[in-house]
Amino acid sequence: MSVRVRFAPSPTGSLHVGGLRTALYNYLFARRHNGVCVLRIEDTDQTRLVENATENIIEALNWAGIGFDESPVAEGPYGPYVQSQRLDIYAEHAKLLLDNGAAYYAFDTAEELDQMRERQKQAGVVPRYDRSIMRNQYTLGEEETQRLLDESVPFVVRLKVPLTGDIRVHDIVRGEIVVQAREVDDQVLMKSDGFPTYHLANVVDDHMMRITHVIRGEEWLPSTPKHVLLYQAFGWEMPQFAHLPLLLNPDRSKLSKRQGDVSVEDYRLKGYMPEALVNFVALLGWNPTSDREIFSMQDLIDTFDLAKVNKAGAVFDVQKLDWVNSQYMRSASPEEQVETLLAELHKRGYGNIGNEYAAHLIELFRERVHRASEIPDFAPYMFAPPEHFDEQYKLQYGGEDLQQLVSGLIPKFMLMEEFTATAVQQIAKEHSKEEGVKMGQIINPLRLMLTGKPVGAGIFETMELLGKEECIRRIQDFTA
RNA sequence: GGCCCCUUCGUCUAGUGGUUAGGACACCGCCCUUUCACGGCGGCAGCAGGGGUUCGAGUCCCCUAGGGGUCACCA
Repeated sequence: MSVRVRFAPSPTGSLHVGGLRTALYNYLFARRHNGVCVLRIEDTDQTRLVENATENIIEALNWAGIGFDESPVAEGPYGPYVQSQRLDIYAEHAKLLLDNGAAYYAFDTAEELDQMRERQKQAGVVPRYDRSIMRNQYTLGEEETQRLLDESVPFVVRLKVPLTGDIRVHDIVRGEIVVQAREVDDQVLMKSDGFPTYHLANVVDDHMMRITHVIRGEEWLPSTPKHVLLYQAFGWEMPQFAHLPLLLNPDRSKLSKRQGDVSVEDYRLKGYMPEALVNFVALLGWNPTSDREIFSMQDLIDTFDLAKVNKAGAVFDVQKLDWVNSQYMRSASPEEQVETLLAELHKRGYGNIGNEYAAHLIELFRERVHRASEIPDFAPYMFAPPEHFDEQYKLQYGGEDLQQLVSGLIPKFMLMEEFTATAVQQIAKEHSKEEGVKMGQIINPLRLMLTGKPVGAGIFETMELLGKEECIRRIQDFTA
C-alpha cells in the first residue's frame, strides 16, 4: 500500500514553527516513499476561526517550499479537504456509532458539567464524565431520550469508553504505549452545534482519505487512545502513529509566544531564507548523520527516516538558525536577497534604493551579517551620511594627522575617472609610499570619516559603492 | 494532583554492549588581515542520580529525581 500522510492544521492563526516542522516531516516522509501528502483544514471549532488563516497557512507552507498533492486548493479523490464541508459525513458516522452502541446521547448543560467536575474535585477524584449519574440516554431511558430528541433539545454524542481493560498503541517514535481504559474520558464526538470534535473528524477523515501514517505533535499522544477506540468501534484498520517531540523555549517549556517569535511569518518578515528555516527546523528532532549541517530539501528527502526521530523535545535556538541562514546567504546569489533587503529598507523609510545597488550591498556585507535585513543596522552609512562617529575610533584616528591626509588625498580622488575599489586602493598605496605612512593610517581615518564606525566591509569596496562624489562630500563635511 | 512521555557538552545532536564519548552552534585563544567578519588551527564543556544484568554499560532492566505534555461541546 502506498504511503499517504496528512498535515491537518486548524485555521486559528498563523502557521507555528512547530507546525512547520510537523508539515515538513510529513512532506519528507511522503516524498521519501513516493507517497502522497495531503493538506486538510480542521475548522470544526466555529468559535475559534480566524479570518484568512487558511490562506495564510497555505502561503507560509508554499513559502517554505512544502507542497501538497491534495489540498483545499488542489482537490483530489478524497475531498473536500476542509472539515466544515464534510459535516454530513461526520453526522452519518456518529449515527453509526450510536447504532452499534459505541456512542450515546447526552443532554447535560455546561453548568451541569461544571458542577459535576466541581463535585469530583471536592471529592478528590479525577474529573471525568460520569455516565451513570448524568443526563444521558442510559440514565434517562429510551423513551425520554427520544422525547428530548423529538423536542430538539440540544445534545451531544459521547464515546462510550469501556470501564476496564487496556488500550495499546504502537508509536513509531516511542514504541508501545499502554493506557488503562478507565483513565479515558467519555469524549464528546458531536457537539451540540452539529459539528464534530477533532477526535471524530480526525479519525473519520484519516480513514476516508486512506491515511497510512499519522505524523503529528506529541501533544496528541494523550488523546490517541480515544482515537484507537474509535477505529475499533468503526471496525477500521488503524494507521501507524508517529508522535513528534515538541519544539521548546529556551526554558524547555512548549515553544510559545511571549518567549520569542513562533510563527513562520515572523521569521519570514525578519528576513530569514525559507531554505534556512526549513534546514534548521528539520534538524530539530531528527538527524541523518551529524557530520553535516546544511541540507537542501532534496537532501532531506533522500535521507529522512521516521524511525530516527528523537523522543525528547528540542530547544529552538535562534543563534543556530542565524548561523544556518548565514551559510545559505553566502551560497545564494545576491539577487535572491534583494527583495528581503528592500522590504527592510522600506520598513525603515529609506526610499530610492535600486535593485542593483541592493545586490551590491548584499555582496559586500553578506559575510558580516546573518540576514540581509540586518544590513541597514550594520551599515546605516550606506543609505545616509553618518551622523554619529564612534568616540574611541574618532579619538584614535580623527586627530591632527587627518587634515594632512585629507589635503593630500582629496585632490587625487578628485582627479580619478574610474572610482573603483582597485583604483582607490592603488591611490592609497601610492600615497602610503610617498608620505611614508602605513596603510592603516590611511584606511582607518577614511573609514572613520565615511562610515563613522570601526567595523565594516573592505573600505575600498565600500568607497566604490558609495561613489566618488559621496566620498569626497563626506570627507569634506567631516573636516569642515 | 491523575495519566502519559522524556533525560549525552549551555543548545542541536552522533552513538544501537567493548569509542581517548564524535560533530555543529555559542563561547574563549591563536593565525590570517585593512577594521570587523570570513576562513584555518586549538581550547572549554556532556552520558541526571542510584541499584542491578553482563567479563564489559551512554547503550539492556528497575527505582529515584528532574523536565515536559495532557486532562473542554479547543485543536
